[in-house]
Amino acid sequence: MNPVICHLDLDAFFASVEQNDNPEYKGKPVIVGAKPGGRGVVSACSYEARKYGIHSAMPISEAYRRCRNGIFLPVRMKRYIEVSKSIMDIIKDYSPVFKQISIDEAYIDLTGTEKLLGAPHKTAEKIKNRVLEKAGITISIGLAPNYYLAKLASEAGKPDGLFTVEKGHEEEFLNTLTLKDLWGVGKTTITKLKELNITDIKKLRSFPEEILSSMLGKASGRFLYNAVRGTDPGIIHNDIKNHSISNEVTFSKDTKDPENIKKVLLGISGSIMSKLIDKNQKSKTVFIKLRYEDFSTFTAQKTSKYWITNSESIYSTALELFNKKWNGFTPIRLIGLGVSGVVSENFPDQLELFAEPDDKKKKVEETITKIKKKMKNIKLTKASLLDNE
DNA sequence: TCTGGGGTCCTAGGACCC
DNA sequence: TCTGGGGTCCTAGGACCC
Repeated sequence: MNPVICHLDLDAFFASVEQNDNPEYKGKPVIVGAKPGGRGVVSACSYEARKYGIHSAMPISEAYRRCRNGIFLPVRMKRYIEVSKSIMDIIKDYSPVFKQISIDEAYIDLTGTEKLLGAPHKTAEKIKNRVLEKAGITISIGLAPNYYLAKLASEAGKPDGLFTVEKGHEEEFLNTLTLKDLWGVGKTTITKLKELNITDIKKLRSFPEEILSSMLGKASGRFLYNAVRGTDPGIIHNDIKNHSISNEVTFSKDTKDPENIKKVLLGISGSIMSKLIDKNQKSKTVFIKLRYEDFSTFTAQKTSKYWITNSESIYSTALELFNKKWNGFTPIRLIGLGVSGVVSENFPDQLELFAEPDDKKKKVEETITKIKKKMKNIKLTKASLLDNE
């Protein structure tokens, strides 16, 4: 039985939701993202906005320069999650093998569903119609013999597309793409490939894996070698090795004020701990991220012998790392803080045989989280976060 | 053009252990 | 004295994706 993988990708998702919720925006350049005038970027934009050369991740200032009459809207993540859920519920109906990749993307495996549902492209059409009816949003679908090609296929058909890569025609399809179209190939890789005189997919295919690996590293070499042959390089893994939870903040103006920075770190410490407790997860590693005015970025991390049990210990480790990294006078653009190596609360560990010193503090955190959950509109926070707010 | 925020995975070097 | 080999953990940085 030939495998049929289906990749589904919602078109210009955030912008489409806005256009659907506000019909007066239909047919107009809608740009969802940071406030024009600020330091943010475009999160998503409608196809009408793309005509101006606007795309996601573009600095919002540049987007504004290109399209003064654009409709600039803030990100309403809660609403997008809501719409996304209702659409994913439709998609799930068509296969027991469902994998959501992000807020606007999912895979289903349609292998062997022909008898029950009809031909895969018929199923895809049904999904497209139902999503349009229920959510007013167009979706692009790619059908292919594997996950990697299905993703490229949905991209090839955008917007409102339905594109199939037949078994046996993998390389033929890939030859119609550019190197940049390959998932996993970015700016740096393009530059490195150029040094080998590789500027298209056919040429890339003519290189042995060893040469690519020596140029790009073992994993990247193997990845590309497989990708250009239409062999799935394995983009979908079921087990995530190193889960992390983090928050970061770009200041509206670069800052040298340690109090300013400490306040942000303290705030993030609390929200990270709440998330850990909420999700019943734990971690031993705290990391910080610093970005200076020239955009140079540094990270530092520390792994403790014990599981983190309270936000104070996240905060004190963050401060320690921050003091180690920062010279005290270079203005800071961004500060980030998080925990990595996150595992489930019941993840076994020998050290747990011993009593951990911070248990009491953890109880306090858990209580705060519970109260927050019950009383959503009550602001409960630490006294030190309240000044100047 | 002047660059968000939340992630994952890879690499390379050093420490440490057997 | 002039030097192993493998495994694992930790750290910092980098590439890429949505």
